Amino acid sequence: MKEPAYEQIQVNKSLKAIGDEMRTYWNEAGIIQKTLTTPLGNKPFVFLEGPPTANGRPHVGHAMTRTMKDSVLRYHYMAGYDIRRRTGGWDCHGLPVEIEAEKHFGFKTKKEIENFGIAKFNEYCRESIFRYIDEWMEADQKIGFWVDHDKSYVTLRNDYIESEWWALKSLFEKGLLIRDYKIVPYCPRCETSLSSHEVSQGYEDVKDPSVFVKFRESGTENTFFLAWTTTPWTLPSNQFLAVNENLEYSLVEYENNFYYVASAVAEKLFGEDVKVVKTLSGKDLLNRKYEQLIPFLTPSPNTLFVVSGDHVNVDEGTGIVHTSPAFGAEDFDVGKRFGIEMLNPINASGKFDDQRLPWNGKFFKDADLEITILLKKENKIFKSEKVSHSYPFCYRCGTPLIYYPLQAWFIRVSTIRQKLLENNQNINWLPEHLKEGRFGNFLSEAKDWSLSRNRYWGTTLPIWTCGNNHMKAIGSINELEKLSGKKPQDLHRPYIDEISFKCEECGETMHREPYVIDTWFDSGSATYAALHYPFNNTSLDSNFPINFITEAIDQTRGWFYTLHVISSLLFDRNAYNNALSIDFILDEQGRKMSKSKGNSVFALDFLNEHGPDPVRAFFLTGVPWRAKAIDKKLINETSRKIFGTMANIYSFFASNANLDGFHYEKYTGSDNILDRWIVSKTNTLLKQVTSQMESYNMHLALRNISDLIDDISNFYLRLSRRRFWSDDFNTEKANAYSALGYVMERVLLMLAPLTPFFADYLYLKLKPEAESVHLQAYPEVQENFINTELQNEMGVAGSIMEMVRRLRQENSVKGRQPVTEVLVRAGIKISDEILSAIAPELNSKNIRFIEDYERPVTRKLKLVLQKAAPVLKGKLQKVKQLVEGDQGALVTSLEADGKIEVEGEILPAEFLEVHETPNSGFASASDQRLSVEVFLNLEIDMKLQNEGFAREIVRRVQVMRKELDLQYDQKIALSVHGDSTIETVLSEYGEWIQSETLAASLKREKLNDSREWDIDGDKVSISVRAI
RNA sequence: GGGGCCGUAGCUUAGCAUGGUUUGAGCACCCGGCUGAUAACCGGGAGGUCACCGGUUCAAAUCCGGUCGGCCCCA
Repeated sequence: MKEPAYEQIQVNKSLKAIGDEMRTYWNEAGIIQKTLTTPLGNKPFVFLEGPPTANGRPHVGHAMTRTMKDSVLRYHYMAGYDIRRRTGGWDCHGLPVEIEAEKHFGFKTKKEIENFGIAKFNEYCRESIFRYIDEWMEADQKIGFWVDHDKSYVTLRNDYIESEWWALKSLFEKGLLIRDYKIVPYCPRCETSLSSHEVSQGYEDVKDPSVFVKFRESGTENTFFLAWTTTPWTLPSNQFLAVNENLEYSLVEYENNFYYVASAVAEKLFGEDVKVVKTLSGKDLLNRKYEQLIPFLTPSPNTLFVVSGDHVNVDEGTGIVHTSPAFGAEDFDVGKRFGIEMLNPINASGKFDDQRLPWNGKFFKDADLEITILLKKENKIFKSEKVSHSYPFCYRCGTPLIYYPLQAWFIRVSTIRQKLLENNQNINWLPEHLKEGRFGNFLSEAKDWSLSRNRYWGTTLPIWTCGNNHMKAIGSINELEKLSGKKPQDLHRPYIDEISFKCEECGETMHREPYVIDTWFDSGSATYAALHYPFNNTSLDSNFPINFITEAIDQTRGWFYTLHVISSLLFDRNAYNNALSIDFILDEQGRKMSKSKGNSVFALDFLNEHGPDPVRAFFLTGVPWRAKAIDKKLINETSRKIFGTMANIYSFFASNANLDGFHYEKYTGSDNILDRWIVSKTNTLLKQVTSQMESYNMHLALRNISDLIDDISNFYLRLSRRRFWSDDFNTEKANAYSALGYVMERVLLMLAPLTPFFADYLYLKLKPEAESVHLQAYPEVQENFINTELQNEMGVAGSIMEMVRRLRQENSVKGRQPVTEVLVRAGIKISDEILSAIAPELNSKNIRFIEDYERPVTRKLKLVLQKAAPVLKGKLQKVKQLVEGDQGALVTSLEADGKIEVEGEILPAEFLEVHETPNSGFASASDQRLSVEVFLNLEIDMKLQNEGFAREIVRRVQVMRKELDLQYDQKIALSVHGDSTIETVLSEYGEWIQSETLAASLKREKLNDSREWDIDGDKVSISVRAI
């Protein structure tokens, strides 16, 4: 007995258990460290991790982006790339963190934070951001995300912040970082402004009042400008009405009043029989005065008249826009134009703060109703209703935002739009449409970046100012130390706020502008700040630009955007060359996951339920940039198809190879057509898969591999099985093993980047001497093994097999019943080798290729009555008889001449149809795609019948062997008993039955352990005993 | 209001860029078969107005225009 070389596996071992086993092995054997430190080649490949904040739990979407990142990294490692920046990264600052801290302490206002102490507050923030770091690490371990977490970049480190200071200083000096007084989106609860990309995270559909308000024209009794607004709370601060000079306006008479509105909306507002008194242009309305709508606030000089505004249109409202300069960007511009003093009764907390107002102290939005009621009472409302529209809310705390005038720091991104677009041209986007679509559009409208935040926990804005408004940007710790004489230990607030120095221009003391900056500037700076550039004294070249990044689709406005903007600003080029955007994972009902719905699935739960590889395979199924609902059936099906089949292929290989003492080394070639075919097919596919991996189309690669596995199992192995069963170990058999080993090895290498746990698990069984599949080079395509012609022929052979099976079924001829002959008519000739390979499946004594004329069909003509009848009229019946009774001569002459002559009538081809029927005794089927036609001879004589019967007996014996759980090579004593038919079969095929069933003896008697079988009505007793 | 993506069988989908036989799979269902790796497999059946309308063309799931529906983004 030979030592079994190959470990027998438990075919249905759970993939979760395999995951656990491999994870432990990798950690113990230091495999991960090896891939991180020892590249297989030196082609550079630069990666960059999009940094999450670890103050929340990783969910299933994070698992997906990590799967994509990891597959790309593993592939590039195997393909001989030296991967740079294969590290994690953590985003640490920002509003989200502060809000968690506020909740923890129960703070509601900034004052409470300041009383508590910024130092202590920030200390808590620093701790809280890594609250779930353990869970992140565990999830990364479990999904198999191999990056160097020890070298992760962390945005709160002084190094990181110092690099940002360097960047901000250079922007300041280029005039791209400026202080301005502007209307900004502002969260009154967080008391800070937000950037446009933060705002865009928080739009929600809400119902708001929609009121049409009557502004009385000065000096008239009942003439009004009709304006529309969804923010009644801004009406007390109304200072202008805006019209578009280029629009036409109408004066409408309605219920004894007169109203000015844009002509385009008159019908909509006043009905079809609207009474237009006169029309005039917007220009004519300019400078007309009107009375203050709500009296409490004292009007500023030079206000309350009609002004011009290009932003005015008739899409919504009346064409006359209520303007309060304190609460809208365009309104603000109008105010600026006339240099007026703004009416702003709302304080920094978003509350009315003016004793004269009856609703003083109310939150701005809460005053809507009261103001509407007041206006109604005073008959100043033409119409009021509710309208559903989208309104921005603070993306972290959910408070409605207010557009509010504030001094803030801006990066003038709008000035470099052209550059942003140019640099975008160098990026390969997946999916492609993002380039000119969502991302490109966003770039072409890029807004100035509102960078400063009136908050505490963040990268500090490194700009100092003095009482004379001189400004100084600091670009490094050294520079600050030189100026102030103090070396800062921590670049965060409040420590940095304490450092001051003398103004170089006027000698006054300079203090830092009290802001921190948008946390998106942090993550967007990862390209250089993660390396502590430029202080690290090396050039960026070998680490920049990034070859590949991937994140979820929301990051087109987030990280993808800030990386791109900052890189364009600082380095004048794109930050990354390939960007893969992933759509969200939906819950099982296809709904978006959200905290509020409570339907989020956490990464660890998902991984623990299914195991890592099924989860990864699921993420890699279908295009990643289309939303995908969690589908447990699909997960099971996919993993059964890929891993179940692969495990079985191995198991088959192992059990047979162990019997023969075969050990796979390599494949050098084989005479066998099936071997050559599967090896060719594998290489063809490898070529495709390689290019799909290179182009980040991992989902296509996995589908292809999955198809190949199916071919190996259901075509190659099915047809090759017998070769593995021969008694002696010969070259033929060795070739079969080598081919199968080769194919398995390559499949596992291809699977390795995608489903790393299972791939390595099986790879190490196949190659016990190896350390890990993940330390192997990605296989090279062996062109010399590719034989396209052979692949095509095999395709035809497969089609023939299918058709024969179908014909057998349709004609109730069992697969086990041998038939006399199969005739094939095909466009391409199939080699005899292939024919003999598929012959056992066809189970036919004879397989023959035939020419067109040999086809066993009878062709008959039929008249197309619809066409022929009107022409033939009375002769119809006679002609019909002659045509349809014809034995073939007419068909021949039709094909020769394109017409026939019957009864003196010329019948053109269009009058006739050729019908073919297989000759009696034949059945036919055809595959039009490959243009193959098959004829099955259905005549079965006694001899064939007996042979079929013998096979039936063999089959029964095999079932019994299996039930006895015998070893493959276990010899048996066989006894078969039955009627005279059985007797005949046994005497004719007894020896063959013995060899098929490994029976040392065959007796013709019924024993006490015999089992009764019914074979198509014949009773047979069979006994099987191990010997 | 503007932009993007999507719509193919009950479900998941391939095909669409470059128009060309009868839109191809898988799951589930029914019938039959095969099986000395298989929880697997094979054949068949049923199930499609390729969302709808129109146009281009000899020919449209595919190209063009529009409509409807779903999702997302912007204002």
